[in-house]
Amino acid sequence: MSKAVLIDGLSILNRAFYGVPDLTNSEGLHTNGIYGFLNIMLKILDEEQPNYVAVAFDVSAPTFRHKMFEEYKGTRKAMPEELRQQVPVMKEVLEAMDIKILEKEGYEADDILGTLGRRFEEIGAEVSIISGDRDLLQLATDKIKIRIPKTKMTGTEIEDYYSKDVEEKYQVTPSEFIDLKALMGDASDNIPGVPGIGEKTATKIIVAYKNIETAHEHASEIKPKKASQNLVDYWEQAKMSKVLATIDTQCPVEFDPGAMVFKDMYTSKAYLLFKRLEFKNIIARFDKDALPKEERLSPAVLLKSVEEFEQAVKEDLEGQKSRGEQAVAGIYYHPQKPEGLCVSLASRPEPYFAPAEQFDCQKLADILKNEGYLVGVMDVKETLSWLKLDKDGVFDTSIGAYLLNPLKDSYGYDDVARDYLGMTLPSEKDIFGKTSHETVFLEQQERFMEFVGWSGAVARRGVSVLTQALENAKMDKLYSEIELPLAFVLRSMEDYGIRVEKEELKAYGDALVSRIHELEENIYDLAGERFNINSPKQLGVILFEKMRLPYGKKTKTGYSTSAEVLEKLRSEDPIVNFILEYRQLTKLKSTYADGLEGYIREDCRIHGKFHQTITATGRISSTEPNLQNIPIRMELGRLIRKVFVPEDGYVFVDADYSQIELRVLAHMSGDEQLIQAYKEDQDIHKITASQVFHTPLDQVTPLQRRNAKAVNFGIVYGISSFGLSQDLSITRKEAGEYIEKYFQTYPQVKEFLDRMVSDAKEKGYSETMFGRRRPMPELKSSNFMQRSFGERIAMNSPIQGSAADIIKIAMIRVKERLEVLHLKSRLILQVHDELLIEAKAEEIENVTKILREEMENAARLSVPLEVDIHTGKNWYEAK
DNA sequence: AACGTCACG
DNA sequence: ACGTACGTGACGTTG
Repeated sequence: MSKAVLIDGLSILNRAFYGVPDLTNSEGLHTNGIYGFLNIMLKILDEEQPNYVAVAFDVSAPTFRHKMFEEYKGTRKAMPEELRQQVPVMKEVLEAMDIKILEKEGYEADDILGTLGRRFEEIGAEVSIISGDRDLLQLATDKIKIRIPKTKMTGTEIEDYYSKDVEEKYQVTPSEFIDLKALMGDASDNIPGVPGIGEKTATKIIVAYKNIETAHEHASEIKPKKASQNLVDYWEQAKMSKVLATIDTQCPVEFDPGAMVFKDMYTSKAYLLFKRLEFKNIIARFDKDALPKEERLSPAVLLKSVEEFEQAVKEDLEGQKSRGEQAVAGIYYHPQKPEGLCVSLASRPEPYFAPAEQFDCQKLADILKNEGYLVGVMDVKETLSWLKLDKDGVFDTSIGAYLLNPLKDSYGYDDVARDYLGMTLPSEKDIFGKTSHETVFLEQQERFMEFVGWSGAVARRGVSVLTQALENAKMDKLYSEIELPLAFVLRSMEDYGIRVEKEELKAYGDALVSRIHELEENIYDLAGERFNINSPKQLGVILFEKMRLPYGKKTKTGYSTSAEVLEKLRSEDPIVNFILEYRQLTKLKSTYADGLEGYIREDCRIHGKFHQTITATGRISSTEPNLQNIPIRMELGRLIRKVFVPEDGYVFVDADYSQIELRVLAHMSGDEQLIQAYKEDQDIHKITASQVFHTPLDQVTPLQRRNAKAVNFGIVYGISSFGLSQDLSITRKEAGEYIEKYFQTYPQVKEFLDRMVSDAKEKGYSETMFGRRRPMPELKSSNFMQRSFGERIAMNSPIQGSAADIIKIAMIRVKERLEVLHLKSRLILQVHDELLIEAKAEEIENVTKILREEMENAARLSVPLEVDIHTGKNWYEAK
């Protein structure tokens, strides 16, 4: 017996859209509806294994049934933009999956489903009709099953209705269901029904009389009286409703089962599309060996000799030079364990792979360099760990791709291939899974050669495409003058690392432990039981249920026990103070004392990593460990900085920008008040307080200054009265007044922020002083919250990003000057507005001068850039 | 893997 | 009416 699955496309898409939390791919396309649709469809297809499958859509024009009654057409609720944009993509996906799409001008999806459902039934097939819409229940028979998916917490559950199930649940047969609807109406479908008759009454009437015609004949018998009367008074409307509610099972849609045959959905086209939509779970369903082979890229071939390589390079150069082109090659490396060097040349389809065991890879790379090649490489900073490259001769594809769209979470060769070369390649993870490079190289060399070949080829082909794209976006200078040189600076910072006194760190940790134990005992005593204090869940139960403390906020999963909430409960019970202190100490112990210790290497130094392609704004990030969040605000935490020390004979020189973001704001907005204040080296928070609170400058209280400081921060973050009120524990109204006053004081700041938002809305991205872009898909959202978020980042990103640009410039210049002067001092850390130099004792003065000059002159603003510099024998003292 | 929490700028 | 400040990373718990 054959089986057919027919899907009500828009209805399921709609269900999925509202059932699945918002998802967006890195292009900013909303994908949650499509994702949910696919999950429902795949679940059903897996389960049913049908012979036929098709998806029906409405055509936007008014449908035939509704046309009969002009006044009822076209009043359907507008679709939100986030859903509307998914409809064409959904159809694209279905086409790519080789699933038949059914549309018929003038007919609704219902009619198509009804008609084809009946046809399939007539040829003896079993039919499943999938819809989120109960209207379809009228089609149920003992061969036609209506399936209504429900998105629940536990996953997707499906309610199934054969005709007997309809009768059980609604007390009427499927065909009587039409009459039921004719009486009760359906607002979402523009079916008026009969006023005063709802589901209950309608069911009673239809159970008794089977259809509206008979009911109308016996109208006088019907109770309540209002229903009886209205059935007579609105008889015409009832008849019309019945027509509207009736699904046309005879519509002239072609019945061609051959076109609906269920084939392999996992086509290469579908793979490509899922990659673009970033549906990782669905991609995982593809048979790995059947992944689309990208014919235009060949696997690498083993290099036989250096001579062979030299010969190939010579030929390649002749070719490229004769066309007057810059010679471009692409290389692949492995950052941790170099198993060899892969080189892709323009003149040969197959890249060369030179195993490290047989070849001096550095020598091969030098050949490229000496011949004047521009060498594409995916991640210069990592490559430098074993291959010396010259910044004048390389192009970093991951940095290029990052600048073009900093919102993505990876910039691998597969990402570049997909986004800039229009190719779909399996990712490194697709190929290797959990198997090591080494194992694949030894045991599945063919696969390995594909991988390195693609990597090399994409690195080469990415060079011109990304260069062009960067030029088009006017980010070529940002790339070549800031980002690429910076990669070399970061590399050297990582290589130097920072020295840490292991024993001191251990002692610090031990001191914490004894106090932590004391606190634990106190907490257990007060709570009356032992529990896991680190578990917010358990802690919430103890505090807010057992001890009945008043709870403030709640999170998705329960009570909030955040410091913000506990802070307000300090006076309620002594346990709160103990918990706050416990939290503080365990944080220091686990993340810093224990955490950092694990990173200390043989050389007594921590070599953390700096990442250049992570943040949306252009800042650098730090991991393994994060050296940009070492405690400083609280004294106890700050003490940790004493274990960060320079090498013997060296001292730390630490320089940080004073209020760089506010100065950038002054410059970018051109606000005369603000510029004037900075030119006169005024206390900016105090002056703001004086203006906002109408207080003479010399009478500003510390509290007023603190509040004004919060306002200044708020401005940089993309001010909202709510956010400010939270921060200052004041009402929204008061916060709103502060902001208004602020804008009166600095009117050009207001204009500037408004301009940032409107520009970003128009262009779709924001821009820093140096042309760094941040795309902002959120600004187009119809969701208030998301759009507001978009507006805040439109205000913040240019400021935070410009400050990031400036310190990057300073880093490059500082390092350059240290090198030119052959100083032993070196830049070792960057913390967003701060640089730390491990300086040779004799070089302190020189280093201080260099830091000051290069940082203050990194950019020419209309206000001075001020730098505070301290020296010390550890990081604690140098701040 | 997601969440809550908290460290930094 | 909606319900947040901007940008990160690490840890412990929990499902």
